[in-house]
Amino acid sequence: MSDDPGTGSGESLAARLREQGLRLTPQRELILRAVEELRHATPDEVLAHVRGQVSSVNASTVYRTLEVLEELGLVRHTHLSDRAPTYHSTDEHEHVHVVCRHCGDVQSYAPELVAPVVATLAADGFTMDVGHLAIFGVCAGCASQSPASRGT
Amino acid sequence: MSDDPGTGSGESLAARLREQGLRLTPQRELILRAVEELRHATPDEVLAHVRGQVSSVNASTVYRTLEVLEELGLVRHTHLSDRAPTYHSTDEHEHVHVVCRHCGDVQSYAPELVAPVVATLAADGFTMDVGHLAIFGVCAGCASQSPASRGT
DNA sequence: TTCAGTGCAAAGCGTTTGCAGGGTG
DNA sequence: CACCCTGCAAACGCTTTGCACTGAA
Repeated sequence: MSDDPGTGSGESLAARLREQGLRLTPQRELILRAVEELRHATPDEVLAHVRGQVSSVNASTVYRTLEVLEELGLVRHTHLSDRAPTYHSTDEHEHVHVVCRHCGDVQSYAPELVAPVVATLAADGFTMDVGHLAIFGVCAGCASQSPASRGT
Repeated sequence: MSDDPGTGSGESLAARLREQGLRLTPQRELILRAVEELRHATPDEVLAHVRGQVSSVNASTVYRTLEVLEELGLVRHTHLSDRAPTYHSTDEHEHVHVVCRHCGDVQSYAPELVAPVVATLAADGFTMDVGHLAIFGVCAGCASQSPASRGT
């Protein structure tokens, strides 16, 4: 994660935006900070987090901004459920998501978990996107218990 | 799974439904057969395939039926794009999906591809759902070319 | 005859888009 | 002062749901 708090991400944000001829706005700063603080957040959760900090931020702004931030490489998204995607900051170390289908618990694993897979696919010329990966299954705690359903 | 073609899935369908106190209908037969024939199909594609075979099958019936068939273990689904999920028959051997983000090409790999991952997670008590896994990245062909975007 | 299953239509959720006004650079 | 960005509202794609009728067992 960031080792320079506060202005850290703000500065890289401004710089990266400028490179592309894009503009720095309060909304963009807030949305980036929200993603960093929430760790794994859906667009809706980002919106909720940002609202109240600045009077009225619109949902479409959140969607458009997350898209921009992802293009800039500042955030990434994965699909941890059937519904909305979740975004996380790239300040964090790249990680693989392991999701329990029963309790919904999400564990992060180091990329080494899938290193053999990366290697095998690389031999076929395929470049695997590790950060986007979501592995589903049933966690230890739920394995013993009764069936239930969460997102997939 | 099945080594008897033709009526095979029909019979197992009837049997499995009966076990649960459910009923066999023409729609359910057709939808199961559509999933088998299309190999990887979205609900919409299943609907299109089924229509014309029987006068008017409704979209909600397709959704409800796919849900039932999945509970019975006759079909499975994965997320090969940001949009609709794709369903496939469990008659096929279990496989892992590897998707190119640029050209959208989908390759199937044997489960052994992720065997090390399964083992590592199993050590943590986590039972991985291999058939649901979708791995994203860039294929050999697209790696050399210019950027573009497909589903994620 | 019973009750699961179906079609239909409306609603729901998450997301995208067109447009006009506003604010950054 | 040009043009990117925003808010607003409508539209959109996919899926779910309520309800009355139909048909499998």
